[in-house]
Amino acid sequence: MPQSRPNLPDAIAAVRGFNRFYTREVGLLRKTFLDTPWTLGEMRILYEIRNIENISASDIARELELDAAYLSRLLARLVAKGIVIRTPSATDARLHELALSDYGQTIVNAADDRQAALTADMLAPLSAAERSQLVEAMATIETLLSKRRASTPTNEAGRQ
Amino acid sequence: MPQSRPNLPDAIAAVRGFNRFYTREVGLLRKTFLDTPWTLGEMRILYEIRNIENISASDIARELELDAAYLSRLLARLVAKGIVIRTPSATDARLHELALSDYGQTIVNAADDRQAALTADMLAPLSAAERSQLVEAMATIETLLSKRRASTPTNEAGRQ
DNA sequence: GACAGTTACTTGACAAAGTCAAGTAAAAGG
DNA sequence: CCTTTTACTTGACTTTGTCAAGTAACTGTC
Repeated sequence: MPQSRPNLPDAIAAVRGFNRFYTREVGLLRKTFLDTPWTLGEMRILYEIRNIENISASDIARELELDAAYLSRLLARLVAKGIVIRTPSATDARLHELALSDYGQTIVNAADDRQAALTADMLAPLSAAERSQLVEAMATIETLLSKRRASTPTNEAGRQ
Repeated sequence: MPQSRPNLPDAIAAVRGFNRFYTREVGLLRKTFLDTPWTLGEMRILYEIRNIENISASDIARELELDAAYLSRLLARLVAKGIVIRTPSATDARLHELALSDYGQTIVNAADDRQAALTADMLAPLSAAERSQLVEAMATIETLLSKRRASTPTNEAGRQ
């Protein structure tokens, strides 16, 4: 059982330890993509397109912090493969609205299913009570760390 | 407050949501390296060398799942820059023992300090009680998810 | 309604990161 | 011994990501 009131240095060490732990966890999930012909980069774009209707390339670039040039080529490839459909915007001739083709939908759905299955594997050995504990702990972390965002606009200036 | 007994699908969704959330969090920490001349890959190697005395290149390759060719070149660069010291093993002429030079130590220490500072920033807006809650939640997650490893040897076969 | 500035994208030229195959030299296991 | 494995290196390559420059369209603003 954890001690009750860690001092700051101990808390920092604990958080960093957790970061390492969880990075490995998530790393395992990322390997989902390893047995498909699609890269993580492509999938992130596909998810973005699925989630936001008529998203534009520049929206994606902003959201995923991708270079516009790189993204342009990635999208061209996805369009060429028939995964993404690009239609000129009716209201702004500079931009194109992006959407998933049916094929694209099935790809994203399949990836989704694989991720969900892996996550289910991860939860399988836990009892219902433990599962609930896990979910609650995650919610706690999310709440506490989101608090920061709200209160301090820290370190957004980290790049020059 | 979270509901008390999420069913499996809800738990899966919650875990995946947390994964997304935490990936972004850790992503911010990774930007630590953005204002230094060292890449994440190099730093991971440096940490590995610091943590395990007289580690060999093949140990690192195994541990970090790096290609031997790639690692060989990375190490050559780190040696050339005077960050890593490579000495032929006394007991096995095939391998070289790796260690950090003083310069290498200062680099890793500086990276460490920056990471700790960023983590401190992240904890700053929390009260002592909240910090303790956070650390406890992290410990809970680690315990529950480690349970899996112990009990099921799942999905290690994911690559062909 | 012209024209300065910005935005959306594309293209070319590169650099960095990572992979694959083949080779050398040493060690390990018969 | 001598076959196999291990540790590493080198060369050739692909993938991934970046930078700079350019075109076309939109957005002020005077």
